[in-house]
Amino acid sequence: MDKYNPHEIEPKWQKYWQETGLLKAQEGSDKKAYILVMFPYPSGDLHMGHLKNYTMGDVLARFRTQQGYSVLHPFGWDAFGLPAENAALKFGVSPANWTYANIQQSKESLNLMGIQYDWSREVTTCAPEYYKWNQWIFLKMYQQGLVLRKKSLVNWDPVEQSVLANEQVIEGRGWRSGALVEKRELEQWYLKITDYAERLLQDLDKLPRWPEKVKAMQRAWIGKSQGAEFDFQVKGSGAKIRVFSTRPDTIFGATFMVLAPEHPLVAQITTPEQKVKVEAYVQASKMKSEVERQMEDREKTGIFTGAYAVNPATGKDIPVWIADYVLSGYGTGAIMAVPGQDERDWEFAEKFGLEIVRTVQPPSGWKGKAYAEDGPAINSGFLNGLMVDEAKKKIIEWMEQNGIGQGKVNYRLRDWLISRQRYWGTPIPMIHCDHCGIVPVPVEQLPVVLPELKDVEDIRPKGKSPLAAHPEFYEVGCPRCGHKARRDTDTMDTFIDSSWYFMRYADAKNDKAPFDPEKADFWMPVDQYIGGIEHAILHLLYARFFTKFLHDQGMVKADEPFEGLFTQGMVMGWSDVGPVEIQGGKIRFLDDARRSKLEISPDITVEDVKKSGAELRQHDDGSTHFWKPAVMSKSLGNGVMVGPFVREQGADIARVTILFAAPPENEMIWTDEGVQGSWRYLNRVWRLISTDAQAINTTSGKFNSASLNPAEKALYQKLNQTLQKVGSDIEALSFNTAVAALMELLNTLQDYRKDSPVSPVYRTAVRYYIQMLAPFAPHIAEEMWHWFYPDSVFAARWPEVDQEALLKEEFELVIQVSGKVRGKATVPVGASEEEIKQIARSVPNVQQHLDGKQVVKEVYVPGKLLNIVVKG
RNA sequence: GCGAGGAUGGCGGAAUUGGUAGACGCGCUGGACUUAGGAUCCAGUGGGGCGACUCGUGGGGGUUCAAGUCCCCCUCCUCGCACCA
Repeated sequence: MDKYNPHEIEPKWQKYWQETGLLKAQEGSDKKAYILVMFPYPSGDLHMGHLKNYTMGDVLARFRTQQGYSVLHPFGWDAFGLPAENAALKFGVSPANWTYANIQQSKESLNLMGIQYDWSREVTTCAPEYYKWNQWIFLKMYQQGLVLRKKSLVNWDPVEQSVLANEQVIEGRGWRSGALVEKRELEQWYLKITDYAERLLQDLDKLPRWPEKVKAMQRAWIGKSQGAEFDFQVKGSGAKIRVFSTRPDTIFGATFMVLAPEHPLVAQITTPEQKVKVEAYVQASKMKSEVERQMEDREKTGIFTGAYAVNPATGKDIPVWIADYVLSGYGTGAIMAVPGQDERDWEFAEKFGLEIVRTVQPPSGWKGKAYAEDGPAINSGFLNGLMVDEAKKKIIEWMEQNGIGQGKVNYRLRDWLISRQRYWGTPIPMIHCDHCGIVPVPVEQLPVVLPELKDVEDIRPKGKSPLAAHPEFYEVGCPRCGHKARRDTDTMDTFIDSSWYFMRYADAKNDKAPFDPEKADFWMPVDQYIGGIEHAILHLLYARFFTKFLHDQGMVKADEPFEGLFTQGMVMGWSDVGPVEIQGGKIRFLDDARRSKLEISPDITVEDVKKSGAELRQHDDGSTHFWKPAVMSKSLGNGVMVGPFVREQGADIARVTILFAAPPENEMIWTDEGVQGSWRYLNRVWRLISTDAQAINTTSGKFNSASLNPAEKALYQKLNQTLQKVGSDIEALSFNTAVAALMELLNTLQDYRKDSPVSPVYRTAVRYYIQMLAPFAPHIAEEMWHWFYPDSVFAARWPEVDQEALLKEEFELVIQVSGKVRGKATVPVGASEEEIKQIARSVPNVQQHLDGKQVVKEVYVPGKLLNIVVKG
C-alpha cells in the first residue's frame, strides 16, 4: 500500500461527497439535528482562526449523519456591511462585486478543508431575494406596532458616519470602528425590542445548554429592576419631577433631587440667578463623550438649579440639582437623592454640603457611610420599624393611594435603533409623504431594491445616507395618495439580516414567504449553534427577539432560536513583534508601533518574557526578535492560511490539529509541533491499517464475543469503551478528549498486532476505528473505508456499543493502607468482600505495612479499592 | 465594586457519584534500526532519594477511611458589566 498522501486522497473524496450529495439536508427522519455555525462576513481568504468553528460544526454534522439523523448543516454570508463599502472605495470595485468575489474565495477554503455544507440552501444577505424578507418582516412589525420613529439623542459614530444601536457601543466606542461615539439628536427608526424585555429575560431560564456567562451578560444588558415611579412637585411652578427608584422605602431620606443635564425640565425650573451657571454646566456635559464622563475619576460634579421640590413624604422643601452622574437615558432621567442609603448620593451630599438623613438603621458599629443593606426603617414616619421589603410594599401602597406614583418595573434595555446612514444595506421600505405622513411600501412592491451606484464615490459616507443623493431612488409616488413622495433613504442595521437567517435556511429558495412554517418547524430550533462570544449580546439578543416575534405571528413554533449554544475559543498564531535590543535585562523594541499593537508593555524585561507566554528568538540575520502568540488576523499577518496549508500538509491534518490542541472553548495556539503531532498520528493510523489491508479483507468480521481469547477480549473491551467515549465526547463537543481516546485505541491496536494475528475482532476494531475517525479526519477515513467497503463511511451506521463487552471479568484492586496506595492485585469481579480482604493481605507490600499494627477499619469500594485503616 | 469562569508536570491538557493525580499529545533524555524518512521503533520522563519511601493539583484551615473534586477563609488570573438610582 502507498504512503499516506493527503494530496491524492483529499480532492478525490471532496468531489465524491459533492457528487453523492452527502450532507444534503432532507426532512423526514424521526431524529433531526440542526447544526449551525454563525455565518461570517465574506472576507476572502480564510485562515485557521476562521476555520475552527466550521470544523467543529462539520464534526457534529458528520457524526449525526452517521447516526442516521436528518441533518441540516447550512452556510451563508452576512454580506451587507461596511467592509464592502470600504473596500469598494479603496479599490474602486462595486461592493457587490467585491462581496461575491470574496464569497467565491471563502467557499474554496471551506471546500479545501473538507467541510461539507448543503450549498443548495446557501443564503447571501445582500441578495434582493433575501433582503426582500427583511423588508417584509419589518413591515409585519410595523403592522404590529413594533416599529416606531422617534427623535432622540442617539449614538453617532464619526468614522462610520452613521448612527449605532446601544448594543453596538462598547465602552463609549463604536463596536467596529473603535471611534468615540458622539451624541446627536436625530429622528430615526426603532424596533420595540423593549416590548419583549420580560420574555427575553425570563426565557433565558429555558436555555440550559447556553453558557452561563452569555446568559449572565444578557440578563445584565436587559437590566430589570423593580421599584416605583413617582412625582415630586416643584415649588412655585406647576411642574412635577418624576423619578424612578428601586428604594422607594427611603423616600423620607430624600434630601435633594438630581436631574440629568439633558432633562427637559432643567430650563424651565432653573431660577434666573442660577441660569448662567446651569447653562454652562449643561453645555459642558454636552461636549463630553461618554468615555470622558467616566474618566474623570468619577469625582461628582453638579450645579444647584435654584429650584426646590417638595418631598411628598416629609413635606419638606428639598433643593433640585443637576449632575451628570444621573443619566438621561435611564429611568426618568431624574432621581430623588437619598444619601443615607446610596453611596453616590452620599458622595454628592458630602461634596456640596447637603443634608444627610438615615432612614435605615445600620448595624451597630457600622463605620461605612451610606448603608444600602437591609435593616429597620428609622426617621420614616409610618414606615418606622419595617424591614426594607415590608417598607417598600407599604410606601408603594401609600403612593398609589395618594396619587403620587406607583410600583414600576424598569429595564435598561433600550429600543433597537435600526436606521443607518450607509449604502450597503437593506433599504427601509417606508415612504414619507407630505400629505399622508409615513406610508409603508405595499408588500406586493417588495423588494425595494438597493440601486447599484455606478460611481464608487457615490457611496462614500457623508453624514447622511448616500441614497439621499439619488432622486432616481427616492423620488416615488405615495402609495396612498399618489402625490410625489420620498422614500426613506436610510438602510437597515445589518444585524437585522442575521436575526432570522437561520430560519431561512429551512426554506432558502422560497419566493412567497420568508420560509414555510412547516419546514421551519421541522428544523427549528437550532440544536447546536457555534460561534464567537463577541455576539453574546448583539446578534444573540436580536435573534431571540426576531424569533419570538415570528413565533407570535404564528410563523414558527420555536420561541427560542438556539437550543444549544457553544462559544469557541480563538485561534492564536505566533507573531513576530519585530527585532529587539537587550540591555541589562531590559528589552527595547525597534518597531514600537507593532509592540503597542500587540499590547506588550514597553517596560517588559527578559525575565518576564517567558511568564507572559512570549519568546525571544534568534533570527538568521543575527538579530533577536520578540515573538508572542496573538489572535490570528489579517492585520497582524499571523494567520495560517487555509490554501497554502492544505496544499503543503493536508486538510485532515489541519482538522486534527485544531480539534486536539485544546478544549474547544479555550483559545488554542497553532504551532508547528501540533501539526507535526497530527501528521504522526494520522500516519500511524494509515500504516497500521494499510499494512494489514489484505489480511483484513480476507478475514470475516463475524465472531462470537463469548469465545474470544484473552487478548481479543481485552481489545474488544477497549474498542467498546472507546466507542462509548468518542460518542459521548462528540455530543459534549469535547473533541480533544475524543481524539485522545482514538489515539489510545490506536496504541491498543498496535500493541495487539505485535503478538496477535488479524482476526475477526480485529477486523471489527478496524471498521469501528475508521468510523470513529471519520467525523474528525473524513478524507483519510473515507479512503481507508473504501479498501474494505464499497459505500461511503458516512452511509454506514454508527456502531452500537456492546454493553456486555464493557463488563469486566476482573479488575485491578487498589489496596490502600490508611489511605495510601500500598499495592494492587488483579481480582475477579465476582469476588466477595472476604475474598478481597484476603487477597489484599497476601500482597507482600501490604503485609509489611500491616505488620505489627492494629486494623481499625476496612473500607471496600466494590470494583475499585480496599482501604485498610490501621493504628499504632 | 458587581457578575461569570479559572489556577493541575517544561507546554497544551486528562481525571463519573469524593476512590491509583498527571490519560492523550507536544517537548526532552537514552537506545535501536537505517531502504536518511516529514523517518520509524523501543525505554524513560512531576519533585526529592541509590533505595524502601517521601512530597506533590495557587495558599491556609476543615470534613472524611479517602479530597484536584466537598465546606470555610485568602491570593492571583481571564472575561463581562460598571455613577443604571
